[in-house]
Amino acid sequence: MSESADSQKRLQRLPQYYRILKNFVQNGIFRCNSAQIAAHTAYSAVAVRRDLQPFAGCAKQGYGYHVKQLYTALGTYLGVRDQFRAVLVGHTAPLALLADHPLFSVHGIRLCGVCTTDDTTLPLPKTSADDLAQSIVRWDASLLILLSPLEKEQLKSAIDAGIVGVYSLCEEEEAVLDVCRAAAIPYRILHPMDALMALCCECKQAQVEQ
Amino acid sequence: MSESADSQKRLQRLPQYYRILKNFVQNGIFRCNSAQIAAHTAYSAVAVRRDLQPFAGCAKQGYGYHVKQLYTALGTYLGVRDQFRAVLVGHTAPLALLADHPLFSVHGIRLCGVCTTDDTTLPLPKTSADDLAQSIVRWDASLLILLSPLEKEQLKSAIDAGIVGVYSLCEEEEAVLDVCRAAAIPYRILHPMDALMALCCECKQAQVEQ
DNA sequence: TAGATTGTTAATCGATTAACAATC
DNA sequence: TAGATTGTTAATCGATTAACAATC
Repeated sequence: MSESADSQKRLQRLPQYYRILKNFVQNGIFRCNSAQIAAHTAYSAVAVRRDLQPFAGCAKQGYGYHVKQLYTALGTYLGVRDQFRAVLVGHTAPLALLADHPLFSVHGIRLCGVCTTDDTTLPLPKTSADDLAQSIVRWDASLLILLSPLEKEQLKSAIDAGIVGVYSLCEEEEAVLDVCRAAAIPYRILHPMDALMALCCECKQAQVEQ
Repeated sequence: MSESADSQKRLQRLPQYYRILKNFVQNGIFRCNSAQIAAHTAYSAVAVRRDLQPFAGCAKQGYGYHVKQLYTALGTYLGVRDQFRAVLVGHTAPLALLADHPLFSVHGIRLCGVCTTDDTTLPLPKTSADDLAQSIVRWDASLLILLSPLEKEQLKSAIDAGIVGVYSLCEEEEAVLDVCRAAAIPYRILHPMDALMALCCECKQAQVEQ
């Protein structure tokens, strides 16, 4: 279980294994092999074994993985018991949806406030973009979850105020890229709708080929 | 602008260029170079040039790209004028949110129905999982957007009924993987929350290192 | 002609796969 | 001992980068 230099791609696969193992635990399965895990993913059994190498303590040759041990070890490694405190930035409707996501009750993130101009009925303290940095200090927040973009300066102040990681679902990514890189803090920028457009393009090509 | 075998990674970057060019068009910028595009992304100018190679007709050496031409060509290639008809599957609240996303009014996807057990006020025809296949035929739908999982059999019937591409935000991915691979239709499975967990893990590691 | 920029080729890098060794 | 399975190394593959050629 000793730490190894996780490449970002590998790290991205670990939460998926974690979810699969959680299902195994819930279904009373206490033992599994790499092929059984791989069956729930787009990866091969060899890839799973290599990814889980840092958790070799939970595996035995000729036997497979000890589900519960591995689940616990993965959870610890991923920090699901660390309760990172996060501020949501954006409009109320998407925020409410995200706030209801099981992740926030189960997987180690605690929402501590929202930053929005809307009226909100969310049971969370509220702030504005101008007061964001102060609120981050007051709430002791360490994560920023962006559904609406922030200006570079606002982002810089947020990081100065204690933000250590940024997660963004905004289309505009330049500010996050520039500021987070300069500050050398981890970030993730997702474009779910771009993936949908790429899918359409592939569907179109598939139709033409026929 | 001749078609080239787009790798999936490359294809995934095109919608992003498309959005950036849309901004250029809206801001009255009619000319740009690869470095200016790259500045809004996590990629290099060389990567941008190579990705845009199939659209060489919109570029001139020593000059750069003709923004409007490139925007139009990319849009055509991506199929934004093809108006794919899509069915949303899942619970009302997330569906309503997704249905409001600008993508569905602007970027070439037309929602034609929802599949949910909830009461819904969405101004769209409604069906149940059992009647999904029939509804797909009736609505002439070609895309499935999953916010809740379907059973393998339901998915198979949906594809038989005319679905040519599947987009999933569900945690369970085995059914989509198995059925879409077997049917050889394009699909995308996204796990936005896994990315958030991976981010937390990275933040944790960064803190330990200090 | 000089400067700017795309286009292209070769080199590098990293990730995945395949084969098999080690071990329970 | 035999079978199952992880662990590991070498080979392959693909994507990215760097250098520079071509051209406007």
